[in-house]
Amino acid sequence: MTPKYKVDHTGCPIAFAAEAFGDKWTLLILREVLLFKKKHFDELLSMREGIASNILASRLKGMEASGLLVKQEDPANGRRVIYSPTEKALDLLPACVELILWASKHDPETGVPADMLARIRRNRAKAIREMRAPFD
Amino acid sequence: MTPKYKVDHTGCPIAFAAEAFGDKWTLLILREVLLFKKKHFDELLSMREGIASNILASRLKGMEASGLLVKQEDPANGRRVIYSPTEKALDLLPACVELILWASKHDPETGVPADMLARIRRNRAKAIREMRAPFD
DNA sequence: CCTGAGTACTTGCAAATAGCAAGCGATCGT
DNA sequence: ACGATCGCTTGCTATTTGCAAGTACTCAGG
Repeated sequence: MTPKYKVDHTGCPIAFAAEAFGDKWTLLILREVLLFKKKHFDELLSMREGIASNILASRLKGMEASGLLVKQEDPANGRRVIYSPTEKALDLLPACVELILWASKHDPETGVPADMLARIRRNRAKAIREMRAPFD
Repeated sequence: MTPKYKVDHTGCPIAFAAEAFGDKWTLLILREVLLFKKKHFDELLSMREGIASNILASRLKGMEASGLLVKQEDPANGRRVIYSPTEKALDLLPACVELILWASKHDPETGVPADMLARIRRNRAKAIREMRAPFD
């Protein structure tokens, strides 16, 4: 079931963001999809943080409803479902990049690879384009 | 009380972000503090989205614990408390700016003022510096 | 076909969290 | 010294989360 306690957004961009992914699981699913190119339910289910299958199903439903993901049947295998990020989700990559920079500065146990940081810092726009390329 | 269902982050920048503010209320409090310069409990309590006082108190406690806010007594008025953003919180401004750009593109009822968008697009770094200036 | 395994979910229930309304305690202004 | 202000806390119910198990389809092999 889709959560009932929601924010009434009315124009504010941060409230709009909070409504779309102001929830730890939604954010982590976005990470899996955008950054690790996960496409299937079972791949998402086995993310390191350990999401429960009912929560995953409810979040995927919400993300589909809010236009972050599209769901399609795998033409090569009728049991599989493919979840892919929409333009709306892909357009979050710049914000993700800022979060990566932020975390690499403030997380004492950051695991962001040095070469990734260097690549982002050398040319941020290019790094974002390269992260996005596999989806186009 | 601070929530018990947490993410085990272990190095991932997005999980680190989810742990710090992967919660709609925390994100909205950050907005009030960073973007609207709110400093007091009652100001935060009256945000448009209608947060309950116990939830606000628990989130403020969590944000203090995670180093996003510092709490100090108002020297001019002993009943008042001043919450101010730390460096860690201020360093989220670039990500906020990206979210503003994202929402202005994808929210059909966006209320982001056109001149703010123009200012950001003209010179993003300068806009961020200006947003940050009042806190330095 | 039949069967077993793969994949994407659902369901039922207990535990945790959110939201609401009310109250409490320490200042402060008068 | 008294009421108002401000920042919470408490008690209670509603909602959500997490867990373990189960269901429903599909495919591949014999």
